[in-house]
Amino acid sequence: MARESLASKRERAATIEERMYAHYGPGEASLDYRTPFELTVAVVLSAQCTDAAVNKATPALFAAYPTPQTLAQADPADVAGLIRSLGFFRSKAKNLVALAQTVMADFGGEVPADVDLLQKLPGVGRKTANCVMCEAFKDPQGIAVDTHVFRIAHRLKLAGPSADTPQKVEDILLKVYPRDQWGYINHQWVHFGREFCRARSPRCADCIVGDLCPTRGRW
DNA sequence: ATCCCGAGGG
DNA sequence: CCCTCTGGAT
Repeated sequence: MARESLASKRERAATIEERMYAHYGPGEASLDYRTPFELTVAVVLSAQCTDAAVNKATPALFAAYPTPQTLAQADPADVAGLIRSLGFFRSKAKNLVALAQTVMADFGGEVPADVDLLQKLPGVGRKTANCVMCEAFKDPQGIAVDTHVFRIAHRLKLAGPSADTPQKVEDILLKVYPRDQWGYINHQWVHFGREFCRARSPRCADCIVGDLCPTRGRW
């Protein structure tokens, strides 16, 4: 079987993206998070818990602490009380207060629109920084390739067997997908990976992109 | 039981 | 490289 051309791969990826978008939407950016600060907080909170849980907790959180200034002065225990239904709430609360303090002390009260500076914020690593760049600043800097993205890229054969490291997978995906869709990958694939393309016992039979998947049913 | 939109720390 | 932090969904 001949290797699929980049053009063909791009075409297939575009159809896959249409399905994913229809199913999962564009991500946090579609919600009421008006400022980079709010969106950054929401993305930090999203780790290890559902979007629904985050969306339920954030209104009270932002009512109490609408700005980096106010959050910087908060007691982490009070913040923890507002996000108790989320996972890792104590460490998240501590990180969020420290994050606000860092924003005030080092970045003039504004969340920085820079993928490296963002990672100076407590609780913000590569993945979160990527999401914030995509969703808050509409300036995607890449695709964070975690185990889910890695697995899905290989199953969909968007990245071939020679793409044996996360960096290689990312390089390929950045060529396959247009830049303005990079942010969607981070958001949508995680949900897709949980609902259909699970590590074990994936739901190939009713998968929303099963007809576009070269390895359908092989897992 | 097992997994999840990770990141920090030893 | 390993561990820890956490509730919720399935």
